[in-house]
Amino acid sequence: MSATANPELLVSNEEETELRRGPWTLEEDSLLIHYIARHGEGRWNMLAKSAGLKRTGKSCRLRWLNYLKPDIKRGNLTPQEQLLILELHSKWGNRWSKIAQHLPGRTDNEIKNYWRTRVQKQARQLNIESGSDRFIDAVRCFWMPRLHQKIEQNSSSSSSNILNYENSGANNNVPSSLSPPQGEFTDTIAENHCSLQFQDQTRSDQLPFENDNNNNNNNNVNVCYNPIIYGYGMEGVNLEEFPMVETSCGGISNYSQFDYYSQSSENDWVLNNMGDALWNNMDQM
DNA sequence: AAAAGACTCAACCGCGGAGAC
DNA sequence: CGTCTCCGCGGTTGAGTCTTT
Repeated sequence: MSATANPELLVSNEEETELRRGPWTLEEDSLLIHYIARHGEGRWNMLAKSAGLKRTGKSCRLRWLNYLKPDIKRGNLTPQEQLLILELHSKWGNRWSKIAQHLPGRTDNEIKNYWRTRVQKQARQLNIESGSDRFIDAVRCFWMPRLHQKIEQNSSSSSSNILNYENSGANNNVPSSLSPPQGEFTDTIAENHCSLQFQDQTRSDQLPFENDNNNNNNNNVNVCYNPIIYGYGMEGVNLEEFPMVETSCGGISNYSQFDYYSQSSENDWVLNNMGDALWNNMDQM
């Protein structure tokens, strides 16, 4: 392959046919749509030639799957979809196509773009390395509960079903390991506060969340829920740098992460920098 | 109103896996 | 086996659009 001076054209010397690049025209779209309507999709290289498109098979496939396919959803991702992306990404990482399989009508490209432009942007603004333990915990403990709250707000006006999972096409394919318990998030968020199990008991009094095992405290943590039930992995956690704590938010965290919290004079833990920032940024998404 | 900067997202690229020969 | 082709995936780019100054 060799590019010509015209960036929109690619010349194949072997076949001496001009291959178009760049944005698709209406005419090309129409050709592709009508060809697939008659012959079906697949065998993309052959399809491109047979349809009379001066495009690579790859380009045709991409155009069809990401843009022309009839069942593609348009518009912003719903909070339910965003939540599902966060959940599935925490499980599978950058397996965009796999994640997309659980969001009907959404493409891997769209999800990838969402992650890069929205999620990673938040990480940058907070000076957190996206994918780091700290970021993962931030997502778990602040972002996801906020999405749950959004979902709750949205559905409360239209339905008594807090999560409305049955009615959400985006969630019809949620793996059972990721499915939320019915009604779990109708509870006040404070009831789902993080608990900690300290390996270094001598330092537990400095930590912001009360150990929940005794279940007899009233230190309400505003926005943590318990995503262990969602099948979060614990992979990639650095166990060496700090004494580890396990949070009911599904993460094993090191001490440094809790620099983000502060304690009020009434022994009532409140969210500090990270929580507020994420909270505010969430509203922009 | 205009310029600059930030953001979005469609499209391209390179790579690796699968299957045919 | 090795080679070739096709396909699909994830990473990246850049033109167009939007927002801010």
